[in-house]
Amino acid sequence: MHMVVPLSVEPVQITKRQAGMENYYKGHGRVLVALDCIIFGFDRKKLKLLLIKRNFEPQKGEWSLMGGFLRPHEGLDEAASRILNELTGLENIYLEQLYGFGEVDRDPVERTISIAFYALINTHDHDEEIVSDFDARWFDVDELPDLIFDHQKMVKAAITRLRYRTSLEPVGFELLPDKFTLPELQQLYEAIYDTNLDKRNFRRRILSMNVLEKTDEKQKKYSRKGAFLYRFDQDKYRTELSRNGGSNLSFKPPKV
Amino acid sequence: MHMVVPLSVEPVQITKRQAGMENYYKGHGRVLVALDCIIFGFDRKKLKLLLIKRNFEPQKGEWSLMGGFLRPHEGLDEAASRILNELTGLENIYLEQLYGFGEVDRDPVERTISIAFYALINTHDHDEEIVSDFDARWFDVDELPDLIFDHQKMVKAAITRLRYRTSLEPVGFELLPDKFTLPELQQLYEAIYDTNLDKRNFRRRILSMNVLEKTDEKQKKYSRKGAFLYRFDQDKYRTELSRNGGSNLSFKPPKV
DNA sequence: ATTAATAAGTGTAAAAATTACACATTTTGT
DNA sequence: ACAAAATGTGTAATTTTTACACTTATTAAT
Repeated sequence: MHMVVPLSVEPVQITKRQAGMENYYKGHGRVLVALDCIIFGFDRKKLKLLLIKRNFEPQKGEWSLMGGFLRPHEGLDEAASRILNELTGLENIYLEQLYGFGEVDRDPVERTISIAFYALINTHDHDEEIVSDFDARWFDVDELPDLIFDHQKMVKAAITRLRYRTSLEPVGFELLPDKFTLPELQQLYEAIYDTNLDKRNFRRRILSMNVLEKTDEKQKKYSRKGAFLYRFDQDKYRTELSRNGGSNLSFKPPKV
Repeated sequence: MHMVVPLSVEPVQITKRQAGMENYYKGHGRVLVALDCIIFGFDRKKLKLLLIKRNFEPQKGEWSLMGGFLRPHEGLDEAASRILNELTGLENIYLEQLYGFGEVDRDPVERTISIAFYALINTHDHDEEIVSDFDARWFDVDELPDLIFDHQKMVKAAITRLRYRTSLEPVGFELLPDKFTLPELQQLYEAIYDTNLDKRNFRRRILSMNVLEKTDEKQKKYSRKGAFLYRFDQDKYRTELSRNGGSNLSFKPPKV
């Protein structure tokens, strides 16, 4: 039914194979490898993306993800965090590899594949500095400008991944300041999943995970009554993880 | 607290930036891009991986994932399915990009990044043909030989991903023949999650997803009584997906 | 023809998780 | 003192998940 090893389709390979393949590495094209970062932030209301105005050709002046090229002596993660650092000045940022984009024509100048990463940054503690030196701007994820190349596709994939990830692991905190209130956390989840959550059910679920530590400080900036500040507690998290293999730690947003 | 755009760290970039970056693409290293396939199969009992004896230097003769290099006029997916086809002769195989591996020293010959893919193939309908021409062999996932480079890491990531994926989407069927029995399906899930499942609960859950069509044929090869054959029904799946956003379709393996 | 062996197939009750839902509290500005 | 605004709390109904044991169909052996 199916062909057994379609030799005829692969003349180049076969030659090498038959020749003993002593130098299989030679004769293969090298390509440019880019890294692009989808940088998420959160401003207490909306999920945001940090974009820059591209300052070189082609498509100079258009909005783009922060990107750069892989250097010979850098690992992929290393390169991505260098690039992120170039834009934001930040270090030790949550950064996860997203996907490799490699359509032949994705970059009009030259064959380039791009490994996309996404980053979660806490804009509260940094706010202005980040944007200072570059022509960069925060956009609401649902009001993005046109982006160059396949960056729109990257963003879409990143949002999907962020939903997955935050539904299975407590990484949302990376988008919040060290101390945050439960209403803030809820708004974050609402922004990520683009839905509304019931206050009481949300609190019960989050608190039952046993990974938050309540402080006795109150955040009074945004309400008269004030809301208690909580902190994500790595140790509690690790304890819970080992207690039950992580199954209690997933946050499934309720059905519509 | 944090540095604002650390210009000093980036002499090369800066020069280009200040020079206007007219030719930003020049002066960046091109690297070899490999593709490696983690090929999953299932033999009614155990989850399997298809490995080949590497037939070129370095580490010729050692076990390896099926891999190859990206060609200038191929997209990543295209290249991965070509490579998969070279080994198995199969087409239209479930193939998903897994992760980009890019440690500087992962390949001793030359800087190479590898985009790993994983494939799910139905070994029942093909069994012998697949292994015929290459020095390839099926291994139990829990009895793998040593692998070259970082292939062990790739396999580990692939298993994790397979668990994720099968817990959220009905892709397990790709590892089974077109028609399969519920005990077979259960054994597959048990193999993937390395756990034991209760027969009654398993059947209830799977059937309640409403994506299986029962045929009136019985599979009698493996039991005296015989078990009814089922088929995965794409249309039913799509119907269910739109009915409830997929939330009923996830298969969460029970806690130990 | 009876019997033993083997895997397929089925139901129910208890426990846990999820959902829906409404009012009281604290504080500030007027 | 009172209006406004956001925080914070409890309970009952429903759904989902879990635990658990016997019957059925068939074949091979006697």
